[in-house]
Amino acid sequence: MSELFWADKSAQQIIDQDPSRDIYVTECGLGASGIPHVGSLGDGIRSYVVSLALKEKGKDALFQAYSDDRDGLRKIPYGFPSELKEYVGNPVSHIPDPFGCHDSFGHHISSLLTDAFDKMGIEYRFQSSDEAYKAGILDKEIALLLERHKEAGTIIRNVTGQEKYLTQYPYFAICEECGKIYTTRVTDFDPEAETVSYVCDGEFVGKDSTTGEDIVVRGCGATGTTHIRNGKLAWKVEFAARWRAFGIAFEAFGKDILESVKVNDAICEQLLSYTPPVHAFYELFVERGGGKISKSKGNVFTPQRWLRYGAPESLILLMLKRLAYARVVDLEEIPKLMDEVNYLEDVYFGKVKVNNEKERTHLRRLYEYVKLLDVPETPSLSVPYNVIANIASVIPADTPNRDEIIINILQNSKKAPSSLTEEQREDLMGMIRYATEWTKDAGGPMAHEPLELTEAEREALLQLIDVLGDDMDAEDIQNAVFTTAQQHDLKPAKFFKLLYYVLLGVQRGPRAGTLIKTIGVQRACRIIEREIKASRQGSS
RNA sequence: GGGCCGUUGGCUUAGUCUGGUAGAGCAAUGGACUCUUAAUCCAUCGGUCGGGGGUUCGAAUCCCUCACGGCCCGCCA
Repeated sequence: MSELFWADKSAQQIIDQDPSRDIYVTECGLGASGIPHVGSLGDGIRSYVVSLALKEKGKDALFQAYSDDRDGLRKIPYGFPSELKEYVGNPVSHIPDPFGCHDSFGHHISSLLTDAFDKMGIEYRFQSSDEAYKAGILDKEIALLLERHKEAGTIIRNVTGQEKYLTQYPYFAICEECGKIYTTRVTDFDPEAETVSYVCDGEFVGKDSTTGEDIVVRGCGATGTTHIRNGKLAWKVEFAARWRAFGIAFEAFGKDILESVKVNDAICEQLLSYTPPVHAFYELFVERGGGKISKSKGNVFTPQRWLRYGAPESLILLMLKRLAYARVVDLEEIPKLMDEVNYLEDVYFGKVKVNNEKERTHLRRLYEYVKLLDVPETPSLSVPYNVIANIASVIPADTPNRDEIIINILQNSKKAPSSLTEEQREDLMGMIRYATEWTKDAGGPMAHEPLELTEAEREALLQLIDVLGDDMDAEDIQNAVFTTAQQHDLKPAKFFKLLYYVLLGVQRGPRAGTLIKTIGVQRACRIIEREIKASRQGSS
C-alpha cells in the first residue's frame, strides 16, 4: 500500500524495519532546563501521531515523553530568580523548584510541556532521565560505552570531526561533594564494580538569562569514585544508549541536534548493535523575518499561550502540515491555522470540492490526524476566525450577555445558522473566547476617552435617541441613523464613525442597525445619553 | 570548514513530501448592494515559479549544478 501522509509512511517504515516487535515505542525528549516553546511541543505531537499510525496498523504502540532532567542547569531561564545561581551546573532534577510547586526545577519545567500534552489530548508515558539512571535501566549501555570508549571516540571523530572523546570518557559523574555534573571528568572505569573514578576540577561559564550576567562555575576539586548510576552519558552517545535501553523505534528531531542524531545513529549501530530508530527531521521555528527564537530574549511562544487563542487542532495542524520547512509561529498565524482546520473539515465532509484526488486524499488524512484519528461524525460550524475576531474586538469585554450579542450578530450576518444546537452554541462560545483573547493581545486595549462633540453632532445624537424605538428592526435603525445624519448636515460616514465610537469605543464595527438591535435599543440610547453628558463642547 | 532550509505577480504567500492547466490574500483599477463606516460580492490588472542543465509524453514539484538569503553544527547539552 502506498502511503501519502508522512506519519503513515514513517509507521510503515518502522514496521518494515522490524515487523515482530510486541510494542513500538516512539519518543520525544523534553528539554528540562529551559522554558518550552511551541517547537518543543511539536516534537511530541509528531512522535505521538506516529504511535497512532502504528496502532491503526494493528500494532501495539506507545509514545514516551523522556525528560532530560539529569542535564545540568546551564542557563537560568528568563524570568527565573537569580538565586538559582548556586545550582548552575547541577542536574536540574536535583535543584529545588524555585516556585515551590513541584519537587524539582526540572520537574517544574517538564510539567509545562506535559501539561500542554494533557490539554491537547496527547497520551504519553512520562519517563524521567534521572529516574532511569537511578533505576539502572541504562547500566548495560553505560558499561559498554565506557568499556569501549575509545571505539566510541573514533566513531564520534569520524562523524563529527571532534577528537575530544578519543581520550575522554563520554560520561559525566555527579560530584558527591558539590553535586555538580558539568565540572567533573572521569579518570577511570571499573567494570567489575560498575564504578567510575572522577575528579571535579572543570570549569564552565553559565548565564543568567534575565540579567545577562555570566556565571562562572568551578569544580570543588574533589576526587572520588561513584557508581555509574550517579552520572550521565555525554549527548554524543546518550541517545543511542537510551534508544536501545527503551527499545525506541521512532524519534523526531529538530535541526539543532542533527549532528547529534547522526553520531548517535552510528554509535547505536556500530557499538550497541541496535538498529537506530526511524527519524523524522523538522525545521525549527523562527521569528517573522527569520530571526532566531531565543529563550534568553524572552520571545518564546509557549504552547499555553497558543491555546489561549486557538484550539488544540490548530496547533496540531501547525506541527503536522509540513515537516521540513521552517515556520513562523506568532499571533498572526493563529487565525490562519484555525481557518485552515475549518477548511480541512469542509474537505473531509465534502462541503468543499477538491478535484485533484491525491490532494483530496491527503487533506482528508491530514484532517484525521489533526483530530488525532478521532474524527467527529458531524462537522462543526466553520465560522471564519477573523469574522469573530472582528466582532469580538468591537464589543467590550464587560458587555452583559456579550456572547449572546456576538452570536446574534453572527446569525444576522448569516455567518452562523439561525437555530443552534447546544453543542454548536458552546463551540461558538469557545471560538469567541479564543478570538477575544487574541484581539486583546493582537489589537491592543480599547480606549474610550471623553468625546469632543460639535453642536450638530450633539443635536444629531439627541435626535437619534428620540427616533429610535424598540419596535424597529435592524434595517429601520440603519436607515434612521443615516437620515438623522443627513438632517443635521453631517457626512454619514463621519456620523457612523462617531456612533461606533460612542457605542463601542472604536472607529468601526458591524452594521450599525444590527449592532444597536442586538445591544438593545434602550441600552444603546442610555449609552448615548451618558456619552453626551460626559462630552465637552467642541468648536464647529 | 560541514550541514539543513528557503528563493513563486508590487507585497505576503499556497502548491514541492504526492509530477498532470500556477492558486489565494493584500495592494491597484472598475463595478454591485437605491444614499453610510465596516463588511461582503463580482470583475480587471499582474507570475519566463532564482539561473542553468538533466529525467519524463509532461517539472514550481524529482535529479545534478550554480547564485543569493536565512539558520544549525564546528563549546555543551
